[in-house]
Amino acid sequence: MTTSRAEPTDNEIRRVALDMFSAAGYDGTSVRAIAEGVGIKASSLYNHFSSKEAILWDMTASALAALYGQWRAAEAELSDPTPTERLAAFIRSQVSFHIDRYREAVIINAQLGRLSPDHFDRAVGLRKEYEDVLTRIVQSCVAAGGSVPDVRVTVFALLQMTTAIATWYQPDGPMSADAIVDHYIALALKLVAPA
Amino acid sequence: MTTSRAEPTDNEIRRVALDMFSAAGYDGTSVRAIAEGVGIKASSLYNHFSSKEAILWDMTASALAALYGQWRAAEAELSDPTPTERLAAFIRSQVSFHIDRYREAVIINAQLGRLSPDHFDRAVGLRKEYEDVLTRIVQSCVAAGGSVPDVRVTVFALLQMTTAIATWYQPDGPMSADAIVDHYIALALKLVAPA
DNA sequence: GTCTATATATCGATAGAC
DNA sequence: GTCTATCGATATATAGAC
Repeated sequence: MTTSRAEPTDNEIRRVALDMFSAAGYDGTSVRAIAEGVGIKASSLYNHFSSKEAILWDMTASALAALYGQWRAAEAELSDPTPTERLAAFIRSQVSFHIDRYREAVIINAQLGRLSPDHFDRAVGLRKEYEDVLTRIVQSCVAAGGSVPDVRVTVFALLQMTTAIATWYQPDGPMSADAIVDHYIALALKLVAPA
Repeated sequence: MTTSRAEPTDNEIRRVALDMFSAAGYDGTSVRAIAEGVGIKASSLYNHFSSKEAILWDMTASALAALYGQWRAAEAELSDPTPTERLAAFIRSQVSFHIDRYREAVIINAQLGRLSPDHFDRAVGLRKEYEDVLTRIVQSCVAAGGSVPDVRVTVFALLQMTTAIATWYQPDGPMSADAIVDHYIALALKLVAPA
């Protein structure tokens, strides 16, 4: 094909690389394997991305943007929420993302170290902003009468217990996505409950 | 050196490989790099381990044994504990391990996929046994009046939020190990508190 | 934008002298 | 148990024809 639209191949590379990076890891996936999955030769892949790391950075940046964007969209739909309602909405968004887009979640949480130093710093910065959002929510829950042993540790615990969902979730598993979301919201609310 | 004791070099290889595997990942660490860290040539390393994977399996098996053994030792010191005391003791052991031996914890939690299929299965089996211990403890907490949204999800959450400590803990960080342990025990007890 | 061919480097692992 | 030398495979990436 020598059509005028290059995007289809670009997106196919993204799709295949996401599957492989999330399943076998960045180091465990070769450029040749990605190309074979797309149906082209490895050399042709460099017409779409300048390097293997460029593919990883592309999907990392878009995944982080999607994670953050999903929360902002959910937040926009809240009308005068209480702190705990806000926490529940955040956990719902966070857990839903790690279920619906678990491949991208794996990239965000396990493959950042393979980015170039510059891209790594930017990714960590974006993730830090997201973490700060939850920190402020937990602080507001405490201000409203909630109790936590330590805000920082609680934020870490909330993020990590939900982040890890992406590593065990399987679409054909025994628990529905909605049930998982509800369970984690309940856990989060217990964590910040008054003493 | 051509001494009669081979063990010192064996242990040096284990030590160096543990540092490198936990920092750069199994795929990101070459046999040559390990050998250089030890102070020998790569070929000499094969006098101590039959393959690179054999090194990973050696440290994985010993780390899992240490994790489980630490809990059994802690359990042996409990005298007629209540379910929540038992949970607190488990979390204390789990968190302490992930702080004191965070390099081994990283191996257990992030590098299992690089083991041979046979070794992978055995490692997952051992980790499952450990998970079952916590499952029974949480069940006993529920039987004693505690409340959780779902036992399985709660067990996952408890393990994952503590497991992740190994990925951010730094010995020279702002929080003492004892403080971290106490915070996570408090979180765990809140998670299983009566409704 | 695709291909073949290749450059260059590194990988895990082995052979055999000492 | 150490070394030098090397095998054979594979890695990312590039050159240039079409």
